[in-house]
Amino acid sequence: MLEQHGLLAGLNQPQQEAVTTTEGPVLILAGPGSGKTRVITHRIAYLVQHEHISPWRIMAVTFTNKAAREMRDRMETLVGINESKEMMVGTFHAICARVLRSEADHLAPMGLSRSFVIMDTDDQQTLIKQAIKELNLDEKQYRPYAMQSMISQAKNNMQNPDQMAEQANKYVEEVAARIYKVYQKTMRKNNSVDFDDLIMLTEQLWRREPEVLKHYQRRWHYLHVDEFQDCNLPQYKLIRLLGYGTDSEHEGKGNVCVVGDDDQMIYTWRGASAENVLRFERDFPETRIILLEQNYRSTQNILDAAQGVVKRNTLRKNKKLWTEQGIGEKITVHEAYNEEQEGLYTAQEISRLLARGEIERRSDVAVMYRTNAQSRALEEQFLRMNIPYKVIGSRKFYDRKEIKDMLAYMRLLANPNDDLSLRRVINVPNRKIGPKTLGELQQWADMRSSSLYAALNTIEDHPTLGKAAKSALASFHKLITDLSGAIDELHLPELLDRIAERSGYGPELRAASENEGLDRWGNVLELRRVAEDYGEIETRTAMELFLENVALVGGADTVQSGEDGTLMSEENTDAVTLITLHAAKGLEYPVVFIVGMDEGSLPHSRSVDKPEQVEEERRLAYVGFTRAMKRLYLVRARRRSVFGETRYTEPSRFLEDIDKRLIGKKGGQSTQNTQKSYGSSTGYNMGRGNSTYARPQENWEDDFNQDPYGETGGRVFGRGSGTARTSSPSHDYTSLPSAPRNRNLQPTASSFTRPEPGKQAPRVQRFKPGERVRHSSFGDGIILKSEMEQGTEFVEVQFPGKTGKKRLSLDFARLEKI
DNA sequence: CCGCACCACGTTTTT
DNA sequence: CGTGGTGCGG
Repeated sequence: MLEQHGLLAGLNQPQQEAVTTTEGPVLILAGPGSGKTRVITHRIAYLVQHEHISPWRIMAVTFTNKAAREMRDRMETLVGINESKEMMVGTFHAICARVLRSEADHLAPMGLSRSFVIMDTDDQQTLIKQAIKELNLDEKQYRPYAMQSMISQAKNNMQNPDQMAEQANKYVEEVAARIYKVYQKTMRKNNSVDFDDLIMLTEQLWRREPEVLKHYQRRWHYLHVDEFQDCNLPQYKLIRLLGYGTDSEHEGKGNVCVVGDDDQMIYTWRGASAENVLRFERDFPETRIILLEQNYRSTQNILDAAQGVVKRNTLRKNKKLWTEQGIGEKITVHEAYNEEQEGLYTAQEISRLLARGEIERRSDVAVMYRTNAQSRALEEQFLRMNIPYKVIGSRKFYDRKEIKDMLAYMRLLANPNDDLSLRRVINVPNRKIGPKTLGELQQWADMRSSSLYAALNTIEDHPTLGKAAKSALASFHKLITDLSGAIDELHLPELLDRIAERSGYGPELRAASENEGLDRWGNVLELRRVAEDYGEIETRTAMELFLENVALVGGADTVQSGEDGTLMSEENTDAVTLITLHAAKGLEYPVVFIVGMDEGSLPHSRSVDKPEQVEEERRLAYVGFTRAMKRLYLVRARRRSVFGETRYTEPSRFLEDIDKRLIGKKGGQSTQNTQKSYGSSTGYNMGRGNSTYARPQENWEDDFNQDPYGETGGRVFGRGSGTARTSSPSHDYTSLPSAPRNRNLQPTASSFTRPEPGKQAPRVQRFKPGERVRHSSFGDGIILKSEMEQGTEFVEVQFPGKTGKKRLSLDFARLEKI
């Protein structure tokens, strides 16, 4: 029997087994919310405390930086800070970067030096375009984006350019292979690698240099891989190499613990493959398989809804999630009138949940969507409703020109061979070095097969360049040389300052007349603030870490909040989370809204006609649903603008896969049981009840059935009694905004135009400028302005002291006339 | 050589 | 709608 241990307390049987099975290969199939992370962390703690394994022998690979950080945090509390510092915890990419940098000797044959740069997607794009030009190909015919993804695919199949060309089935693939070759060559010339290279090169290194591999095998005895279902082939091979066993006697018996869930495989487009699970079982025949099916996160209703969607997939191991947490609230399905209303509904509903005390903090709520672009409509409504929010995972900050420019300067300093960065900044700010001069310089460099920076050294000898051009180039050269010298004198933040000042970029930004320049300078300062985290370390190292962090972490951990897009630390503010479904994996929230439950959004339009991809979209929905602990809202918009054009949408097919009994009815008999907290007094949510289940939509909430003015002016339009309404398509909509009278009719364009203010339903504007009001927390104030927007009154109030001016929505603010 | 204005075009997910 | 590329004028 297992020896009892404090770390096992509170773990169920399979979890305990997973924790204590430390020797040999283990495959843990873990459903969402099954305590997977807990199992991994406890397992590691068990290894350290119970088995007395040195922490530095332990490696844990996660899929995102965020997950890595969380695991490290948990380890710190479980086994202590010092111990956890010794463990290798990180993403594949981060770990590989680390390995490669410490194997400088072996990098040289690959054409790289220790200080190689990791290119972001934009840089890759630029290089691909360059390659296309170099090969005299047509960008229209061979789209850089497509080429890049084909190249990445080849890399995921572990093909070099020649192998790719050999195995090409189509002509485009042949062309892509040619681009691949040039791309790779340029990249090496720049002493840089892309994301795929990090993995591929490490795999190659280990495969080709047994001694190097042995070194790492001897170091890491206990491997853990989280989100194993998302591994691609090179990543799998990496794990296999490392964990297979150090001698023939132990082959296939390494201590490799992989944890995954095939239902959450959402990265097949990045080369993830379910085959890895099969490969694992084949390569490690003695694998112990452990199933974690008990869910500790969600209610049964949520689990059932999620499983309903994913059940229709063909290739999956049948798991049955269960929970002891009870049925819980029903799923709320809401059909909004358009995108704006979708956002507005979400924002209002969140306010209501808060107002009714169903949730304590805004951070209890996440709003999820399929594509990043969908966050915008939400942001607009959140801003209007004064609901603080944070957008996770948008790279916007690092995509800004001034940030990229500053980073390019740093990359150039870290790595003078980085022609790409040099090209980026050589004329920023304007130094009168245009394409023509740059072309000459490039030729000059090509002739001596040196980097652009090195070519600057001898630019005086250039035969044709004019005097002015030469002096411009020479002074740029001096700038970079001087800045390089400064690395030894200054810490990273100060180095950034110096770059900004000496390059003239800072002064230029500050001098810009419009606010825009100041904003951009503000962004540079923001970047400096991030750099301050590296202020204590030796500058060269700091620079490398900083750049690596920016490249690998990028926006993933950075959070953009509000419209200004400034970075903020994630923890501090109480804000609603806006996040893509992909990025939400591994997270959980008491309340989850999934917006865009339409055909074309989820499943995405690019997937709808490809069965395999629809399966992936199902898994994506599954991931989203199972993030919810207590309440799940599925929201859709009947019409949506695509490229500015308005399109009508069909409800997502996934909605039909949810058992109707799981969906909360609005109105109807069961109102008081299931929707108690959304009481009927406001008339909100009091849509048409439902007596037939012929169409799943019938019992959805619907904008057309709501009274958006419920509380405004204390008026309730004719339906607030709480009396159940039975389904009747010919509802009286006369008091609602100009919505179509009958939603079963194909609406004409005109019936869908934005309601004009004058035509809107009557409502009462309660406040006029100059009136005095009292607010429960802000105190007494004076109305500055009052306006109606979409049927809601918004007032601007001047409060005393530091509260100052506030814009409030009367839907939520309790204002009293005094 | 640079900056601006106009036009055409393409739209997933992330390390 | 937003970006990116092209072409023209200064």
